[in-house]
Amino acid sequence: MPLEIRPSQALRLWRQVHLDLVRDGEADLSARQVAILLTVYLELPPHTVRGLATQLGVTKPVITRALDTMGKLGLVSRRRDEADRRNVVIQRTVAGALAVERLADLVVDRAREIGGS
Amino acid sequence: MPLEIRPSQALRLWRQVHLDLVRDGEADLSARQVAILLTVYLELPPHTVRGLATQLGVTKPVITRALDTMGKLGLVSRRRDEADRRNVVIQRTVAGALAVERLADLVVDRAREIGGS
DNA sequence: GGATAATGATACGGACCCGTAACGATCGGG
DNA sequence: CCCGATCGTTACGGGTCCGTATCATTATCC
Repeated sequence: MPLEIRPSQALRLWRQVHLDLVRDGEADLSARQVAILLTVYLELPPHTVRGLATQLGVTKPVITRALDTMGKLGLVSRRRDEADRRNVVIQRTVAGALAVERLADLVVDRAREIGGS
Repeated sequence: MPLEIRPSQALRLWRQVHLDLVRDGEADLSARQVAILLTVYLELPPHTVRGLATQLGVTKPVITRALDTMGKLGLVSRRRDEADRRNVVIQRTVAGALAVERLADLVVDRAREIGGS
């Protein structure tokens, strides 16, 4: 059950959602931060710094810094793994879940408005 | 002829495309830069700094700086409007058109892979 | 127990971006 | 003409991010 979408529709959808994100003053997340956020909220836990770095193909400091920023924004939180205290487990937050939900609704709504061609 | 998509599909699509963008090392454009790029390539010319600032709901320096960066990347170019030399017209480039096309294909391909539910 | 490995965080120099404010260039009306 | 309005750019101080290299902490293996 593939999702059918034409290139011109894809571009209009992409543009409109980004316009909404910019205009709503939503925290201007970079592509990396979006990838991290959605990975944490869509993939099965546990999530570690190392694991995210591997999945994104970036270095660990990139993840650490992104988590710093997103932590300040309340989108994720960190907890030491008591089983192996070297690890840090990235956890979801209520605010983060709401932000993800808003994004989903935004995409769905804008997709609905995208007419044919 | 609306585009039907469920929230969970929207999120998976959004995540997968952002993962691709990060992994491909494509210039890590901010949401604002994406909005500018797609506006220039989808909407009818001419495009001015002021016009883009109004559409995005941001200040003019934001546009100027984004154009500086995207100009270095070759995604857009600037030309003085000879009719009214106060204006600057933002123009498309071959590299920019290719980047937009790649993005469209990326979204289309990933959408096709998004199964039901 | 001591050496080795692995994890996440930090330091550093450099680049980019933000918003506000000021600026030079250009146009247009009186 | 000249003065005000409009255009895009630049200056400023502050913040974030980058990649590389290094760090402290913790686990593992002999």
